[in-house]
Amino acid sequence: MVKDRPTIADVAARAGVSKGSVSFALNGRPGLAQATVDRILAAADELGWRPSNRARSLSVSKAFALGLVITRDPAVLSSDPFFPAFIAGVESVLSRGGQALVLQVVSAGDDEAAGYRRLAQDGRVDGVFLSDLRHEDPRIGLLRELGLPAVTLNRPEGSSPFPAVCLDDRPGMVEVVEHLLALGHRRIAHVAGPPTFVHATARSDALVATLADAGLEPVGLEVSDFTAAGGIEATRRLLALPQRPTAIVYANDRMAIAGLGAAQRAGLTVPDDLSIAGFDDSELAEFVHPGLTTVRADPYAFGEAAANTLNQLIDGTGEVADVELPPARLVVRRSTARLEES
Amino acid sequence: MVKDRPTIADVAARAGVSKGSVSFALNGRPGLAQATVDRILAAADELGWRPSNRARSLSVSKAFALGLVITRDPAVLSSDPFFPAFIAGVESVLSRGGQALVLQVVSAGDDEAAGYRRLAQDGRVDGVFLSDLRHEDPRIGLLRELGLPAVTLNRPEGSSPFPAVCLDDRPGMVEVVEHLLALGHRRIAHVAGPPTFVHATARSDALVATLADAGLEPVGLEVSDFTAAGGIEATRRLLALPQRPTAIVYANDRMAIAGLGAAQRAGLTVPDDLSIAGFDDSELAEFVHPGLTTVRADPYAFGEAAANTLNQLIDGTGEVADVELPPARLVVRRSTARLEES
DNA sequence: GTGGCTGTTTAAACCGGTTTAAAAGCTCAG
DNA sequence: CTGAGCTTTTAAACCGGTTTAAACAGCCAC
Repeated sequence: MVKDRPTIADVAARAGVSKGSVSFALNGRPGLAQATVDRILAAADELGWRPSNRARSLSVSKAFALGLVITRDPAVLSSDPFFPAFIAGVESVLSRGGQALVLQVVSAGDDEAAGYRRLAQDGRVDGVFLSDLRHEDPRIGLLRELGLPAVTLNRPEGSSPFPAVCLDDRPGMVEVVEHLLALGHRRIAHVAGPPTFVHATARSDALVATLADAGLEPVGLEVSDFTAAGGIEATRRLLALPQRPTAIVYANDRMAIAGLGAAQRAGLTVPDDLSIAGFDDSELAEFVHPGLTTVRADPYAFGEAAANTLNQLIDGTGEVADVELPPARLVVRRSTARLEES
Repeated sequence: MVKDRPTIADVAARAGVSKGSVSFALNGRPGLAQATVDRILAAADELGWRPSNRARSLSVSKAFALGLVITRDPAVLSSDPFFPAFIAGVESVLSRGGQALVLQVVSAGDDEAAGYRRLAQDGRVDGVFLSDLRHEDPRIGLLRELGLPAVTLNRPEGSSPFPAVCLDDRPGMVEVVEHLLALGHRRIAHVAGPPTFVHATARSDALVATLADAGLEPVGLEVSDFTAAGGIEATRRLLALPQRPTAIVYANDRMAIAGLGAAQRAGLTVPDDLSIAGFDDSELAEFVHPGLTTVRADPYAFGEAAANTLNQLIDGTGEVADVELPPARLVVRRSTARLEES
């Protein structure tokens, strides 16, 4: 019923040559007469033959696929604006090249190492993306041990055997703080992400450093978890301070939008009573009321660059250079305003 | 340097048997003496042998992977609360079983059929999930033609050769409307999703039908696109009506939250001047101000059920029954309130 | 006519499993 | 002692490609 796919032997028979010649022709190996190559390619075309990935995988020991392990709570993951766009960028590279993306979602509680181990030992992928870098990230040692090529999203501290594709968050955070300072704010608070993550501390550190340059320090520094629920909690605590901050900078938009809700629920008007800034420029940032001042990066380009770099590494010709992408930039909207000292 | 993985031949040698016997032992085939099986398994264990996926793929013509093609604009996809949770549910099934999930993101503009064709012809996957069903969905015919097993998320209209895993949105929408009616609302408007999608029209139809049961019809019916930007636009038009609606029901949370922002920007107080309801119960729904009345489904369970059903279909033993999941249910928060006729 | 050289082509091994058909070993009846 | 009927085991083919080593063809020089 279902017509079997033609194999390389069918093509060889039709072109009147051996299997080996077909393979050579397809892979553009030298040593075949041009006329023969043409004949083979024509035969392949007529039969609609495409080499079997499985057979190729076995004989050349490659998976023709890249892997992404996302270690997050489904709930947390659920409204993360980064990954979908990042993945789309990766895909745009893989779909040329005929590669596939293997996704693995590991719940925060589960054994994350097992996820990478499975991808490696099953030979599912030729390399992986290492996202959400942590301090002293154990995955770097694990991947080296497994011999699985990888690319890190941003640079881990310490030495790493893997190339890094970097999109610096800090300039955006510096801009946020300078923007608030320029608006006259002096009592600025911060809701940070979990300090295990490199990007969370990078954002916090940039904020603190920029304030310090102005001779200030945060009037409140809440460590939260990037979730909306966490953002609400942190905001409540900040608003309960004896000296309320006049501006709160959040480490991501989800916490910021939730914080915006919390402030409004507490009877405050944003930005008149409180300025709020987020980070990510997620889709809703523009459309909540008031529109959220935030920081925009380009996760799609991040994905493209990471995929290209990982492929270079896998193809293994020479050293692979780190890639530096344009940094995240400030986007000013209505949630931040000049401080009216009442 | 990197020690080669042991192969089945190594195990056979160590156990003093042939490759075939090892294969039999591993797959629990009858016909081997128990003592031999034990010896083989012990040898495999000592060598830390795991059969190569690639070799198995080639010889049994299976990929041991399932595919999900997401046909959306990265921008639109970026804050969709459904897929991440759905994928996590799928993963929870696949990670037992040693299967992998191959993800493909196709931009709305691109050739979606090519995406499925690639997955099928490359033999990357043994089956796919068919999400975001459309009316007269061309993918059903395509997949049948490709001979690729599939499971549809919800039931397509017309006959389908594939089992369906269903999570009915309509009861939730009925509840929303009844909730609003009970609060005294009579001028109810709706912002629908693109009518090409089955789930979009299912929601709209349920709303219209429930209003009709009460002898009413929507005072405004805007067709939008599930994005925040679209939600804003639709809301503006509805609020500009000569007879403003007292309640707006949105086909998803993103449009609803954006609509909430638009209403507030227009100087309205929600829910005093306008009640608003969403659909999805996305993470932010609870935390915006006021908290969004919405409808909650369980995309994680949806993913689990879909993966199990697809695997049953692939293993091909007998007919596979459709699965009916608990329907989406109303979640009441502060964005809807009793109509105060002023 | 033979040897050497280059340019083409092929047969066969290989990747690491699964599967089939046949062989080997054993028990027991006749 | 033979052979039928089991159970257990194995050798070899197979999946569909890639790759290596060898064969082959054509040409020229000697």
